[in-house]
Amino acid sequence: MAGIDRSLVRALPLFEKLSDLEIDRMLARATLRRVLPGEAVFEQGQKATQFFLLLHGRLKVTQVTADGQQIIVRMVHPGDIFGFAKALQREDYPGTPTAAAESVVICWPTEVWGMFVEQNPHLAVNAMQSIGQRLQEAHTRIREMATEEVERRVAHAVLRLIDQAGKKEATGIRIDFPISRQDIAEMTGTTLHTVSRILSAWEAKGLVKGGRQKLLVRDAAGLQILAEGLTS
Amino acid sequence: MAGIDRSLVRALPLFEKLSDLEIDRMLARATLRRVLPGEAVFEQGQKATQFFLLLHGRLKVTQVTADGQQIIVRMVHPGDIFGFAKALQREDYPGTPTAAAESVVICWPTEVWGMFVEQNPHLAVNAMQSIGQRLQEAHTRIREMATEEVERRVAHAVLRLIDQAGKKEATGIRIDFPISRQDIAEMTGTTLHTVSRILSAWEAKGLVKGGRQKLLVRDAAGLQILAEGLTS
DNA sequence: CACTTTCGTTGCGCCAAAACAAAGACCTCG
DNA sequence: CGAGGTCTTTGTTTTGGCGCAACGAAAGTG
Repeated sequence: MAGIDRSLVRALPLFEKLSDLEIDRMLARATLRRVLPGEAVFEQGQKATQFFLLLHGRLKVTQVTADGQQIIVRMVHPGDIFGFAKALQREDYPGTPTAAAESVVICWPTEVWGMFVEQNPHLAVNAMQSIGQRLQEAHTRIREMATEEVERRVAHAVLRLIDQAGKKEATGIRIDFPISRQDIAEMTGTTLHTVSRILSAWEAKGLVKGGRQKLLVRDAAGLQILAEGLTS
Repeated sequence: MAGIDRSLVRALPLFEKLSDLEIDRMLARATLRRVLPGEAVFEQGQKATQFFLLLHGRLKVTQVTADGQQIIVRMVHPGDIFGFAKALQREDYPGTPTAAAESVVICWPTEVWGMFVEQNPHLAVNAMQSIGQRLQEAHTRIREMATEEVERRVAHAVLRLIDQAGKKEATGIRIDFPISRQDIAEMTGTTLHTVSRILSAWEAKGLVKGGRQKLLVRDAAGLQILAEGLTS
């Protein structure tokens, strides 16, 4: 293994306040892995032997319920850590991260985490902030699911997507990876039928432009108004 | 201030692997505060100047949406840290923790957290595990809200309550603090009317015994079956 | 290029649960 | 102990959005 170049990760929040030397020491224990679209990095329920950092690409983390229903727990964006079962006090992975686009991940054995933290408390602080951020997001989603109707939830989900993975184009903002109606449904706790209806209605109003596995937001401000529920 | 006795906190997970000396040093910066039922420790939106540890009692953390709806984000049990905005990368408190029963909390100024962590990485690790646990719970709730119908959600919520705050009695397990139908509704994303109907139905089946601000679970196993959705 | 598979759209009936409404139970406090 | 508040129960009406179903369109496959 030729080693991973420090410049790839230097700027990530996780490595903030770490010295070059310390980063190199971590990277020395890491391996790189390429993940093809549709491929899973690991499977829900497997013993957690590694934790990961997404370098490039996009993953969706799904959970399957006992009765076979699937939901998307979160999206993983470049720079995020995932599969971090250690922090969750778990032995097994709680979900399955599947590549939505071709991705590259860094892998560490779980055992090295304790060692890294002993050597540098900043790492623990940075990781905690990342997890804290996710907790925040989770609470936001809980609040939305508890109080909002489907259309507003979908609006929020789409806004979040263009925020985290939006790419400006001539006619609007495109979601930068393949995403289906089914995916949006699994993110918002509804059915693909309902999502399809909603997106069709939005397209008729000129808010978005749909397509197979594609979504272009023409009028983010308009969506925002819908999300706030000011239309009544 | 006479100082807080170490024995009160020695056994808590947050202080695991810390020496007596280190705990004393932390307690030296802390103050105690008593919170009466109905009183809030702080208010949503306030600048986060302190973080807290619940020593005794029970708190419910609520968030209010822009349009005035309220939801219960989580319950705080003895030994839990809360108001930990630092970890969430926030300046203000995201929710309001209100005492459900008379409570005692330990308060620290937010600034001291960084100092404590520098001195002992274990503290960061312990705190991260606490937050990780909460993230787990949040994901569980999201999955429930997305896939389950109201009755199962309520069953799950009640089971979680007797797990975290259950007290064995002759005829069953009692929830150890005053809790209203409204509270349960706000925990499960429904209305108090629906919760009332569900509990009445359960009472008719002998699963629970209700009362004003009270709930006694007679048959936890029966509830579990409902929660799993095996009845169909 | 036909064949298959996957993904998206749309119409319709139905039901869980919310909204609306009203009355009853229990607690507190002057 | 009576008045007013809070909490709970129960009935009726209304509706959002799910389940079912069928069709259309695009992408992949041999």
